Amino acid sequence: MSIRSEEKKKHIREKARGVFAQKGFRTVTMKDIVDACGISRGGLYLYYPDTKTLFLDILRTEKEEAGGVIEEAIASGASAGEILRLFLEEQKRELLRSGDTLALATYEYAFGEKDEYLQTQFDEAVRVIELLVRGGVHSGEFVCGDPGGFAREVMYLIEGLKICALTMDMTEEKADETIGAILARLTARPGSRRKKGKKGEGERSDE
Amino acid sequence: MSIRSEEKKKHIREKARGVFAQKGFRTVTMKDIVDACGISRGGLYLYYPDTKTLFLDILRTEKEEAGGVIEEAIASGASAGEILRLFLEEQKRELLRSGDTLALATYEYAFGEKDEYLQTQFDEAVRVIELLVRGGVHSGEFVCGDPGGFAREVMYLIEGLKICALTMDMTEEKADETIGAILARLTARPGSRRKKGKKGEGERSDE
Amino acid sequence: MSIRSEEKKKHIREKARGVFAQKGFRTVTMKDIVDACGISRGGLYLYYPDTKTLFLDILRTEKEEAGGVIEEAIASGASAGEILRLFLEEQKRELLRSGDTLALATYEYAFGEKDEYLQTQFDEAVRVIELLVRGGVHSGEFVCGDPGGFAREVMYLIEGLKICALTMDMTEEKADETIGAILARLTARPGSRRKKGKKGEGERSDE
Amino acid sequence: MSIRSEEKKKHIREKARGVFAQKGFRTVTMKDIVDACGISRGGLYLYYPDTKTLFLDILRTEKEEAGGVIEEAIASGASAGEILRLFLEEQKRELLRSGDTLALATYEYAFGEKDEYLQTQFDEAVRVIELLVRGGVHSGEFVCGDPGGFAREVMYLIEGLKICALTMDMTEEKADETIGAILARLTARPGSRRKKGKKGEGERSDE
DNA sequence: CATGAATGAGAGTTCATTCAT
DNA sequence: GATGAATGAACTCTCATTCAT
Repeated sequence: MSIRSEEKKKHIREKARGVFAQKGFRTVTMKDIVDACGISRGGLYLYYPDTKTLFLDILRTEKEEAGGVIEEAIASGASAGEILRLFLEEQKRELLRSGDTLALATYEYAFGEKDEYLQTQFDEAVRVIELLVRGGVHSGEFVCGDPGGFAREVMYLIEGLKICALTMDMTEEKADETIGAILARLTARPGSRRKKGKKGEGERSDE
Repeated sequence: MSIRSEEKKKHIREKARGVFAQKGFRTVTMKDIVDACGISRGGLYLYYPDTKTLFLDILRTEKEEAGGVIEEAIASGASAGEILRLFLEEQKRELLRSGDTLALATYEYAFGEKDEYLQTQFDEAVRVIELLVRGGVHSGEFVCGDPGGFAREVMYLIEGLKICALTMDMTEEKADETIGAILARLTARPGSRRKKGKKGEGERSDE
Repeated sequence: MSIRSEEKKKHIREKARGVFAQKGFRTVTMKDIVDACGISRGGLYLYYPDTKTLFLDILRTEKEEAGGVIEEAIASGASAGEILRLFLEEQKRELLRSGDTLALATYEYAFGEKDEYLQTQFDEAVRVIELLVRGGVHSGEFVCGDPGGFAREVMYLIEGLKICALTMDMTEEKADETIGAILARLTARPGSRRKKGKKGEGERSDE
Repeated sequence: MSIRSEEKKKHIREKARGVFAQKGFRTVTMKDIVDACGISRGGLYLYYPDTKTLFLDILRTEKEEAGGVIEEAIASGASAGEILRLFLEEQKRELLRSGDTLALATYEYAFGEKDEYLQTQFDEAVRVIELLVRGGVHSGEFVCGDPGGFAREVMYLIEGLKICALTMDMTEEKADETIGAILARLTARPGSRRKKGKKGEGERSDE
């Protein structure tokens, strides 16, 4: 695979990304890709044998190119709490942008092909959150008796928010509220009353 | 539409249900249905013009026929807490059965056709949970400052669990743990520290 | 075939006529007829085995029930010239009404099935015209050296007008002018030069 | 659209022409064309999306490739009368060949799709005839008071002959006679009585 | 490498026609 | 007689995939 052809693959991925973001995975045809890329039918097959392979390659690239934010924060010596906040903020931005995301396509893909991609991503995120929470507990920022369970719960919530964003109405307000509640639980002071981020009534005295 | 034909439609729905449960929504063709039902190509069109209409009719029926559990519990005078536990148990059973469920098909359907079905279902469930929580608070079973926000959070968690069950590994253990944590928050005694139980031992020292 | 069933056939013909008038012949399906008649699919087959048979029966009926005008005129002792004028007037009315006529369906039918219906109709009309012209010549109303050829020419013109009315623009003006010219030729005074005049006035004193 | 593919289109048009000539327009399916051309189902769609587009392209080509006769005659300095005779002769040949013509298909097409094709053709022919008649009058070959009306009448006659040729019996004799009568009227000497000639001889000694 | 014409399988859909009730 | 459910053939159209150039 020469350099030229790696550039061509990149071009294909970039154009195809838009198609997947718009149409999801299942209904995307090789013809859609060909049209979007402005290359020949046969040409596409030289690089990608089917939409599945192409899509996975796009996901791989996406992941490689992204992710920097958290790493930077860690490098800059931010506290665990700050980093977790950043992480959740990032997730929120992502899920609110659902029209321009591969989220839908990724779910559709996962529905059809039971491969491990999503699981891996999920587990990795859980691990990161757990580490951050432990860090926060250690530094006194957070209070949490079961960082592992908590981390998984957080990720389930985020998946729930994502799927709701894709299939129902989702507002920034709702997302903020839910994510705020997550953090609130971590910072609840023993013996004190916790409050969920909603204005006014949002009063919870669950301890 | 005679009685005969209503029976036939029922037969079609039942056979088609299996197809949707197995293949999801997008990839199901009229031919798949025809084959599963053992009827003729044209015959199916007498009852359903396309997979979409058929699928929605299956969902409608499913909903009508289900749902009894909660109603019965209410009728039997169970406490709010018992009913909520039952509801969550039901959700758990549902999501663990994911191979035999229309959940995947429903998501696939929702991905393609932005209709309000999922939203309506979601909102209704939120409303039910909220009522149960309020009932529990009133009777002293539960402690919760923001039943509405809490109910939405619960549903996001459940959606998250569902999507994870469909696309990743999901064990009864994980589901139990997460759902247990939900309930634990409602029954946390004021003044005590809540902890989320660890896997395996399922030990919770929160009361 | 009982009386009841003859009535039913009549009902079918009447409803079906509208369908043929609107859609022509080729594209009319048994289903169209069934829908228009409000009878059952199988029921229609008890009376007519296909659209062709039904259509021919409609034509036959139409012809039987129509035609009175000329006969009445003859009976009332009108002159040959008056009757011919009446006949042409009738043809004109017919062709201008083309949306409500079976003309299109009849042509479509004839295109597909080479039966003799149209030919018979045509020949009969030629014969009638020829007789009228001869009558007119005899009575001194008309001047014509070749009534047979003239009659056929008239019918070709009428067929031409009909087909133009069905496939292009046709105005009463154009039809009048052409039909007027036909009559003008019959009444041309010996020794004068005939010229085709402009619209409407029929008679040309063109020099 | 490369040269290769233009040749292919031509090949399709040629084969399809035979199908339309034989079956008319309405009943021709893409499969008929495919079979006649010896290409694949999908292959045809690369060139023509439906029978309508294909048929119109055939008509267009037909028209482009034809028509030379008149132009040549004009170029060769023939008199208006000679050209008109040629034109009518051409029309006659055309209508007598009706088994091998697109006339039927064209009418069927026009019955279904009210586009302007026929009207345009008709108007153009009228215009040509009118010019020729005027030319003949100017040169003393013809006598005609209303070339425009006359030209339209001629075209109605021709349409009538065409439709009769398609749906009834049409012999060269009948066509000759009618067309002869048209010309006879143009050459009638002032002051003489015109008669339409019978039987075959075409030439009328009616003065 | 790249092209795009060509193929053929397969999905959707409509109807003429039959037949048990 | 009358119904209308059921069948299956036929048509339209779209794509994944191949292959000669």
